[in-house]
Amino acid sequence: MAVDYITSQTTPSIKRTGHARFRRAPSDSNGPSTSTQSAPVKLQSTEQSTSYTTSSSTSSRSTNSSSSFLLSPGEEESVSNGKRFSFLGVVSPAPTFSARKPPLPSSHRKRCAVDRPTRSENNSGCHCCKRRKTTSKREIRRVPITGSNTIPADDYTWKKYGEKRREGSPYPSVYYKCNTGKGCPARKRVEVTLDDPKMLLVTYAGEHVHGHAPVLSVQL
DNA sequence: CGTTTTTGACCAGCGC
DNA sequence: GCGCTGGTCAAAAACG
Repeated sequence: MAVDYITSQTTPSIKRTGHARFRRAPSDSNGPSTSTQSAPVKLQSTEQSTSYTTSSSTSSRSTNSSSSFLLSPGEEESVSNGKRFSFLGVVSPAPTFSARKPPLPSSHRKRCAVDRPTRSENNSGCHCCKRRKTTSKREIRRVPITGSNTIPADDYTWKKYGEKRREGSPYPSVYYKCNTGKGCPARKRVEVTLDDPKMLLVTYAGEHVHGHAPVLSVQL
């Protein structure tokens, strides 16, 4: 499984205490799933980034229109102990591990069950309704994977909040929120470029509501 | 104990 | 209008 410790945080100054691997199956799942315990794999990338920005790409679906090119995961595979190759802190398509997670209990939905309005109400109370705000400002950067960080470093600290496997891409996209400032709407998505598996495609969305974090002096 | 990651579910936007 | 996909959320798990 995703056993790799990825330096999801882009800033070296951050201390990374949490190291959640994956949610363990319920206690009935026969002991610790040691199958995933192994040396962490850390893919890396240099900080140098060939960046080119694109302004206002509102289309949300056409992101992977060029998905015809699929690279073989094995190409980058660094761990072969039957584990899934993980990249960017995410695991590449591999034998689906159905046993990993049990069916979610109904409680899982309580996040919206509390005050979830009907979709039509689109109120502001339910966080579920705050979705996909087509950010008008986006910046896309290509970062080579060669250095010591999986995630390209920049001036901010980022917190991973999700990942999503995308159609046609063997590698899922990883989503980060800016953790530098409280309530900063800035986000970034990291994914492997299909045309060049050695390159990461980092898409920045939103704007930082705080100043630059004097953490790194990385050329962007 | 606190912080962070993992991960399935949910929802909205967009294309057809 | 419907279906698909991307983006987001929050509980659970793990480690220092």
